[in-house]
Amino acid sequence: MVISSESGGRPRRKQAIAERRRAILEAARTVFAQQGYASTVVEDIARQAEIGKGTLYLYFPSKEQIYLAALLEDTRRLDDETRAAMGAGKNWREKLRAYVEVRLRYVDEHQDFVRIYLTEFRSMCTHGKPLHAELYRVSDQGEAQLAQMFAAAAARGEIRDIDPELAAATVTELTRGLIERRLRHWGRAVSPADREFALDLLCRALEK
Amino acid sequence: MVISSESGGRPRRKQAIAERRRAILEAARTVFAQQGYASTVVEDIARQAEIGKGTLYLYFPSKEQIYLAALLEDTRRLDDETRAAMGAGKNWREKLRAYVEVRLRYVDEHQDFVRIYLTEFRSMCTHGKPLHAELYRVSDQGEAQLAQMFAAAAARGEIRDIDPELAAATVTELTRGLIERRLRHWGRAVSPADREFALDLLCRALEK
Amino acid sequence: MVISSESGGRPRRKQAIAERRRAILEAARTVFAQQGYASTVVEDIARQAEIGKGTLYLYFPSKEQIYLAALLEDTRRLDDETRAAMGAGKNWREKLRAYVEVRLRYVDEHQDFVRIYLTEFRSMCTHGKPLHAELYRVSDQGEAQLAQMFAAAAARGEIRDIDPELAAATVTELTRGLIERRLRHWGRAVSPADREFALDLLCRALEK
Amino acid sequence: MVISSESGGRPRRKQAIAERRRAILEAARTVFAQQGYASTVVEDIARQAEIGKGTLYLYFPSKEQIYLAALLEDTRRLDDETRAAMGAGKNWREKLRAYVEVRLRYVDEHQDFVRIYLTEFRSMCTHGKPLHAELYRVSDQGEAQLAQMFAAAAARGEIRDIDPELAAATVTELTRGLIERRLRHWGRAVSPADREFALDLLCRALEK
DNA sequence: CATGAATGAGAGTTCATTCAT
DNA sequence: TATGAATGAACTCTCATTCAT
Repeated sequence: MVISSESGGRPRRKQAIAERRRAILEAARTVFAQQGYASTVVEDIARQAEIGKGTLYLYFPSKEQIYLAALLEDTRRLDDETRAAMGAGKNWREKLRAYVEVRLRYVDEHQDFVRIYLTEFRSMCTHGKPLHAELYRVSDQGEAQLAQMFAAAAARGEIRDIDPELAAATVTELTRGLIERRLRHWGRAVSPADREFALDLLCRALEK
Repeated sequence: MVISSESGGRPRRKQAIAERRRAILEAARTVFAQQGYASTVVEDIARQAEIGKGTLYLYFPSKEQIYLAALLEDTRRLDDETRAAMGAGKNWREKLRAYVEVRLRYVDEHQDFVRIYLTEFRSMCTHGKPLHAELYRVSDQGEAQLAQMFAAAAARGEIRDIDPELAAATVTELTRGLIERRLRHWGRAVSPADREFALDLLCRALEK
Repeated sequence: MVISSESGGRPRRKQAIAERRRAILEAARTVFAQQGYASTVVEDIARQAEIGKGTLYLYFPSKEQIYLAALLEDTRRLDDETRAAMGAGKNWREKLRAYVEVRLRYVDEHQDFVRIYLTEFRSMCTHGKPLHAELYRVSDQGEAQLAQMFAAAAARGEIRDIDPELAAATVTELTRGLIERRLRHWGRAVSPADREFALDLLCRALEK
Repeated sequence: MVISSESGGRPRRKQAIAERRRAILEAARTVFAQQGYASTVVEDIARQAEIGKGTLYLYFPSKEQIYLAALLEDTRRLDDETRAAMGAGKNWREKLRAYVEVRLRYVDEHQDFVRIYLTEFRSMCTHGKPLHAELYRVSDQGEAQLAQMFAAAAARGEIRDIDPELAAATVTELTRGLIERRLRHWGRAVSPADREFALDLLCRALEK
C-alpha cells in the first residue's frame, strides 16, 4: 500500500513520536522501580529502551522530567480507571469497594509504577521539590472523589455524619497499606482476606 | 604519666566514643531530614556536627551507614517509648490509644527522624539495599506488640474475633496516615480531631 | 526522460549548487558573527539557511569547513575590492586612502564577516589548526599590495626610503585598529576623525 | 627548626594555597595558549599542573574562571610593569619607548599569556560574555596612561595638538601589531628593526 | 537530492572516600 | 586522634555527524 503519503504522513509521525515516548516511559518505569531514582543512570534507561542515550534527550529534557512524566502518565491512568469503576458502583458500599479493588488490581498490572509512586515520589514531595503541579492535582483526585461520595452519602443519611475528607483520607491510607503489604510479600496470596478485612472495617465504622 | 586503670580508662573512652557517635547521628538526622539522602553531602553533616569531614569516617564507615545508624537509634527509642506506654495501658482501648499517642508525640519531638523514616527509608527498603536486618526487626516490633495485644484481647473475648496481625497492620497504617497528614499540613491544628476519628473508627470496628 | 545535454545540463546544476553554497555561507556568517564559533550549533546555521541539517553536509564536510569557506569567500571579495580601489588611485596617497576606505566601508556592509574575522579567525590561526593555506594567502594579499606600492613609491623617491613591508604591516594594523574601534563603539560617529587621524599620521611619517 | 608551629601555621597554609593557585594558573596558561579555550579540556590543565581533576575545583569554580583568573593575573602584572617603566621615563619620548619595550619584553617572557590575550580573550569580548569587569578595567589601563601622558605633553606644547585618546589608541594598536608579528614569526629577530620603525613613525607623526 | 531522528563520544562538574600531616 | 586537601570515578547533558527514508 502506497496510499496516504501526504495526508497520512504527519499524523503517522506524531503517532510514532507518541509511541516512542511511551516506550521510553515504560523503560524508565522498569529501571526506576528496580533501582530507585538516584541510583538510576540515564544510560540504563536508554539501554532498557534500546535506544541511544542522546535519543532520550530528544523526547525529554532531563532525567527528572522523564521521571515525572512516567509518574504522571500512570497516575492519570489510575485516576481514570478509578473514576470509571466508582461511577459504576450503585451505592457507597459498591463505590468504596470499587475504589479499593481498582487500586489493588493496578498494583498487579503496574507493579513498577506503584513501587515508584509509593517510595520515590513521596520522598521527592517531602523535600521541597516543586514538581509538576499537575502531578499533585491528579494524584489527589482519587481522594477527592471519595470525599464527595462520602459527603453525598452522609447527606442522604446513608452513613454516619462524619467528616467526609477524614473518611476519604482514611480509605486512602488503608488502601495504601494493602498495596504495600502486597508489594512486600509478593506472591503470598493473603490479599483477598486483607482486602475484605479493610472493607469490613470501614463499613462497620461508617454505617449508621 | 598516670597509667589509666584498665577497668576505669577504657569505659571512659568507650563512653566518649559513644557520645561522639550520638552527636554525629543527631547532626545527620537534622541534615538528612532537611535535604533528603541524595542531596545531603557528607560535609554538611560534618559541619553540622562541628567536626572535620575525615573524623566522620573514624566513627562510621560510609554515608549510608550513618544514615542507617541514625534511623536505627531513633527507631529503637520510639519502640522503647511505645512499649512503655502500652505497658501502662490497662485495657486494649487504653493500649491502643497509647500506641497512637506515643507515635504522634514522637512526630512533634523528632520531626526530623520521622520525615526521614517516612520517605527516604522506605525508598531504600524497596530497592534492593539489604540494610541492617536489625533495623527491620526493630521497625516491625511495634506492630508485633499490637498484634499480641489484639490476640490477647480476642482470647479474652474483649473484641471481635479478628486476625490480630491484620488488625495490627491496620493500626500501623492509620497511625502512619495521621503522621503524614500532620507532617504535611504542619500547624493546622486539626490533628486531635484526626486522631479521635481514627481511634473511634478502630474501636467501632473492633469491639463486639 | 529527456537526456540533458552534457554541455547545458551540467553547468546549470553546477550553478545551482554554487548558489546553494553561497546561501549557506551567508547564513553561516550571520550566525557565527552573532554567537561565535564555539557557541554556534550546526542546526542554527541550517535553520538560518532554511534547509535541513543533513543538507548542510551535502555541501560541506564539517562545521569547521563551513566556517573557513565563509571566511575565504569574504576575504576574496574584500581583496578584490581593495585591488580595484587601489588601482584607481593615482598616487601613493590616493592608493593608501583607497585601501583604508575600502576596508572601513566593508565593515559597514559586512559587519558579520569582519566580526568573525577579527576575533574567531585569529584565535583559530594561533592554535595549531592548519586551515586553508588559501585563506592565509588571500588574507595577506592586501598587505602585499601595499608593500609593492610603497616599494614603487620609494623607488620613485616619492616617500622616504623605508622598508616597504614594515610600512605595509603598519598600515594594516592601523586599519585594523580603526575597524575594531568602529566595531566596538558602534554608532559613535567619530570614525571619520579616526580615519583622518590615522591617514594623516601615516602621511606625515612616510613623506619626505 | 621547629619554631613557629601555631603562629606560623596559618600563614604558611595561606601561602601554600596561593602557591597552588599560581601553579594551576601557570599550567592553565600553558594549555590554553597551546590549544585555545574551547579545545582545552579541564583534565589537560589538571595533568599539566600534576594534580587531580577534582583538585582544580577546590581552587576555582569553573573552567571559565580559571581562564579569567589566568588572564587577570598576567594583565595586572603587565600593567604594573608598564606603569613602573613609564614612570621612569623623563619625557614623552622616553615614556613612549618604555611602554612599547615593556610590552615587547613581556611577550618574550610570557608568550603563553600574550597568545591567549590576543586571540581568545578578544574573541570572548566580542561575543556578549560579561567577564570580569575587573579584567576590562585593568586591560584598558595601559592605554589610559598613554592618553594622560599625551594630554600632558600636548598641554606643555611638546607635541602637536592631537586627540590624546586617539594617539593612545594608535600606540596600542601599533604595539599589538609588533607583538603579533613577533608571535607569528618566532625567532626571526627582526623585532628591533620593527620596533624602531614603529617608534620612529610615532615620533615623526606626533612631534611639532 | 533532502531530511531530521538517532547516535555516542566526550564535555564540565560533583562528591564519597582516603591519607599525609 | 582529628583533619581537610586531594582524588578520580561517575554523573548528566550536548552536539557534530550519519543514514534510513
